[in-house]
Amino acid sequence: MNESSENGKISRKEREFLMRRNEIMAAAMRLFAGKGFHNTTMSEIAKEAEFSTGSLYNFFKSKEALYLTLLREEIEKIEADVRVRKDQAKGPAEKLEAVVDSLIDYFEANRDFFKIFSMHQDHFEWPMKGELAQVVRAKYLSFIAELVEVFKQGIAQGAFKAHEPEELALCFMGVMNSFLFLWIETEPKGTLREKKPVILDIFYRGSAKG
Amino acid sequence: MNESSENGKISRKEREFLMRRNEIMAAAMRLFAGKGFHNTTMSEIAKEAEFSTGSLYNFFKSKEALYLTLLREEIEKIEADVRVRKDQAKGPAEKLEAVVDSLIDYFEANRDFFKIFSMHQDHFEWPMKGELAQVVRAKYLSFIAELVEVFKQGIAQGAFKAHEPEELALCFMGVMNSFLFLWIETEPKGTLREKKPVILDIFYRGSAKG
DNA sequence: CCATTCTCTGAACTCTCGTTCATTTTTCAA
DNA sequence: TTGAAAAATGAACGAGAGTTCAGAGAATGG
Repeated sequence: MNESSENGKISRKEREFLMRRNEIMAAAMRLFAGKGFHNTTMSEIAKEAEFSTGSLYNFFKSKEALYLTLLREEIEKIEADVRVRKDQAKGPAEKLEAVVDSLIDYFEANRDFFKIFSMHQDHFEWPMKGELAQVVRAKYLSFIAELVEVFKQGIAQGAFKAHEPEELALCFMGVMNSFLFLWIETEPKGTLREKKPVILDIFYRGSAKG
Repeated sequence: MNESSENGKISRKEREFLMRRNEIMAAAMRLFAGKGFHNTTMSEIAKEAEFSTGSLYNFFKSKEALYLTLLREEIEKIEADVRVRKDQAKGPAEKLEAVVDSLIDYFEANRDFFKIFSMHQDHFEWPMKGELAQVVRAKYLSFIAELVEVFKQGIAQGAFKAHEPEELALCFMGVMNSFLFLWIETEPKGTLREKKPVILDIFYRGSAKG
């Protein structure tokens, strides 16, 4: 009755439901990014999304579910784009560059999500122990795992030094993160994209001169 | 009456007060490191420190104050040691190496604090808007500022590439952090110290081969 | 040994949310 | 137009946690 059984079409009802669901998630993202999970209340989200408190529970069964759904879906978007571009690229260096491109594009379009994203990278206060949290954690780890794979290949093909692939992957995210952080902090001063050469140079060739 | 007026001596009372205060902070550190600020309750801290809930308020005026005091004092310890060793070193590369040494020593002796520390590196917006929070933030920024100074000198003397000193400092912390993170995650597998050459190699010479 | 002061205690208080649900409003097919 | 189903509402509820405080217990000094 709800599902437009079998075929991919969805009814207007369903479309509208998803629209409203997205409104709520967008409002929640703004607030979570600004104040974190614990300092954002459901009624604030409701007000921001122009719904009543109770209505939120027609879309998400709890605050935690709302948060984790948001996180999971957004990571999936990033991951999907990263994977596509990475797989299209040929060599290891090209693949890594594709990852950088993808991340830059995503975060230039979704500033707010960076804060939420990086909160979870560093295990910023870890509120939730439920099943959903595990799913999100798994998602993030699979994202890292793909990076690790790139480095494994890269090492095998002699493009990268023979360090631990995990170490290289984490360091790469560390450098990437540093630039994301600086870019977020210094608001509208320059684009993230123009930092791409610097990011790659530091990560590939290091900081020492000569 | 409390202060041993003027001279540096402190009474036994005061010493005992400080001992108990440290007990509480140590207990709090363990719990905050494990579960974060919001998921650690005052009664848990009290139990861990073998005090009653109410007693904590003889030492700290609030949970927030306890947390921020802990954070501030620990950052000060790190900062002090980093500064001493850095200032003793001659050239920019030696200074940076001294910083690495200092951080490695500190965190090998204080595993727990890493999680708390890294929580605060990227996320300044937090529940707390009080004066203490500002102090902690200032402390952390002054720590970064010293790093930036090292890089400024290093660039001027031709030891580092002419990137933005802030970018180099943040990237350095990013790489350092990645190794700290891996080390913490993989529990007792190897020491942090033995990673020093890798850390420096990646940061100085990058990840690309040849 | 007593009196006073300091310290500890933990139950009670309070306040803040997340969540629920009876009621109202809207939707939409007949 | 109408009435039943779906959606929205927001006041009320309840659980959890930070904080307080009146009384109990130690420590100190005369």
